[in-house]
Amino acid sequence: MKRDIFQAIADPTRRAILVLIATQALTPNALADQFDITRQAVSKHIKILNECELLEQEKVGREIYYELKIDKMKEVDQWLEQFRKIWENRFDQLDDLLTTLKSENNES
Amino acid sequence: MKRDIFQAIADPTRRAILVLIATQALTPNALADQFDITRQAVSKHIKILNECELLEQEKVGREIYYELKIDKMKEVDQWLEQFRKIWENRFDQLDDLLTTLKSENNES
DNA sequence: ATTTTGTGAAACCAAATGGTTTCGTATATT
DNA sequence: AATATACGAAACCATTTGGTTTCACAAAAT
Repeated sequence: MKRDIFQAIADPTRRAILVLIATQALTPNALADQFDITRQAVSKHIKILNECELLEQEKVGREIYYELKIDKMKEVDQWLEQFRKIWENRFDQLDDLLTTLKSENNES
Repeated sequence: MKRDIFQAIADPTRRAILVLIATQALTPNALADQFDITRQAVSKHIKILNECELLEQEKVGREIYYELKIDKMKEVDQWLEQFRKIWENRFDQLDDLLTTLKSENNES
């Protein structure tokens, strides 16, 4: 099963996990406390996120702290770039139109 | 089945469709030509994209032209914003560190 | 030394997913 | 009028998904 970051963020629970571990490392148990699913289900989500290279982990005794590899999120940002170009371009065009209308109005 | 834009972009074929119709409206048949799947399969993807309110359609005779509702893509951008804040902040911190090191070097 | 705790992995399951083939129907073409 | 084309929808199917329960094992706590 080859998974990518877009599949990783498709699931709402995984998106929530990513937000939680974006600023602080957390253990699977700590994460499971935040949801209405078993610790094992969270573990499976972690496994998927790990396969997508979205996580860094640090083992402390018998606990494992997972934190977001935030740079990986930039891949989504990069994919969005092509659409951002379009909507920014359209905004500029709208801006131009409004400017034109305004100046035409001033001249009348 | 409640679907959202993150599920919509999880599938690689759907992502390709979104790119294709970002700048020009296309019919299901025209889209199907671009992939190795049946027109009906494309139709199902279109249905999903439509449910996520990602499409505008215009009927011309017996053809239906689909185009991307680009503003909807901003939802992904907005979700990314929280992570962007973090990585920009970390970049600033790195920048500060480098500046500090440089000035310390000049003073020695 | 025994028990408790934190974890990953496996076996299992119902539901969702992404594809196909088949069909009905509206619109163009001949 | 008959045929061809464009489309959506339904029935069907294998695979994937997201969850569960159960298990094995290492590390703490008692």
